[in-house]
Amino acid sequence: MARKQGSHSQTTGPKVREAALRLIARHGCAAVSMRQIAAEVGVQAGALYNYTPDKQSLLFDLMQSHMLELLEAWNLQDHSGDAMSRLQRFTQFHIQFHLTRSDQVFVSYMELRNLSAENFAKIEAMRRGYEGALEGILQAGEAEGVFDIPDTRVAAMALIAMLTGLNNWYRDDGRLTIAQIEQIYWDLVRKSVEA
Amino acid sequence: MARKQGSHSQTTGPKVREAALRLIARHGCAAVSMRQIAAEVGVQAGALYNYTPDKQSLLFDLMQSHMLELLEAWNLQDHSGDAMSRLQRFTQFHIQFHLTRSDQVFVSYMELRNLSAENFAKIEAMRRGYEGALEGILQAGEAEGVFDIPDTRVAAMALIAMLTGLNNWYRDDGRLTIAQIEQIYWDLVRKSVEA
DNA sequence: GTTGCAAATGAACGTCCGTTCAATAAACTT
DNA sequence: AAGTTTATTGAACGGACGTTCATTTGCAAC
Repeated sequence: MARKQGSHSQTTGPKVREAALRLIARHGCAAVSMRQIAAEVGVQAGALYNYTPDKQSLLFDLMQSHMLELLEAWNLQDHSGDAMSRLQRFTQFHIQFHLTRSDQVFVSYMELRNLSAENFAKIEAMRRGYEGALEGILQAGEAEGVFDIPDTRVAAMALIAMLTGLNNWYRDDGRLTIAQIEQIYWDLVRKSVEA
Repeated sequence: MARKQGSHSQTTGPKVREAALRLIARHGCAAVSMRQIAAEVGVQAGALYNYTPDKQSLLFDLMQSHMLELLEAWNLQDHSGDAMSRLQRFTQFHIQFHLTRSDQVFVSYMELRNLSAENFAKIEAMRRGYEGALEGILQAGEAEGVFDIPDTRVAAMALIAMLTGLNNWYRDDGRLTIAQIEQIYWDLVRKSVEA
């Protein structure tokens, strides 16, 4: 009736975040109770408070982790070469990163309104950093003369929305492979900015 | 302590839906209580049940109304002419319709997961109808030879995501007018599908 | 001016919520 | 093997939830 066999914070901690992520992605933060998360992990609700000070912090940690992962993964990419090939790599990177993290993406977009003002500002700053990376590529292409874009900021927002929207309809058992979809999206992206 | 002066179902009913829409768009369905909605209307919680059988039905009604309005408004548009001008009108229509209904759009996209299976199916069917309208234009353009699109279904989903994404960043007091934004988006849309 | 209908009240129902905490058992250290 | 630390239980807290309903009041028609 107390500590269970094989229990360790290093295994329970990740399980808590995984369960919270899955449940919040499915039903929304407000619709998921701490008791439901605990049940998914296999503990009582009180045990969750060894891993998070409260529910809001748990949500913010999930979103912040996702954004940090995104920025770090992007920084590890190859940023050399001309604007056209950089744009192609961005497109491919964005699709692959987001399609393999559908729960994180869902939570990070849907639960923004449940964050406190300061936590919201932190997430938004990271998101603007990522958007800025794409805008930088678009500006470079303008300078090279290979792109013709009336407004690089708007174009960056539009392209990211287009790419991320893929998460809303892609299904593993669908008609097309990820590679095929990547090719189709790259065609759309390339043509939309090409001079 | 009972019926209030000037109370009529024809005024209270719409106020209930407006308050529910605004609050659900801001905080999410699960995060908004019937008591909060009632307070916004200026009645007690019990009075809401003169206007909806339960909370779930209220949410579904809001979403269904939005989709019906969308399909009806689209049907009233001019559908004549060549594919290129039809696509331009679709782009303009979509932006104007969605930008002027940000709360409805927000709720209709964010609260899908809170619908029962059958209600979800109804909304999805309407959404597919709208997506099909765009895909029809793209197919027509292919037939005319003015568009070059590897997959019209994917392109339709991608373009709608791009256009609807505008709702996530547009602000009335922003740098650009709606007309300017329409022009930028139309450039992106046109170029992305042009032969 | 009475009657009948419409609209809202406010209290109540049982249930679930996030969170706290003393007690307790497992794991680790020596 | 004893002692310390770590992880969990289970009960409890006050409060909020969606929903129901007998009651009361305002309105409209005769």
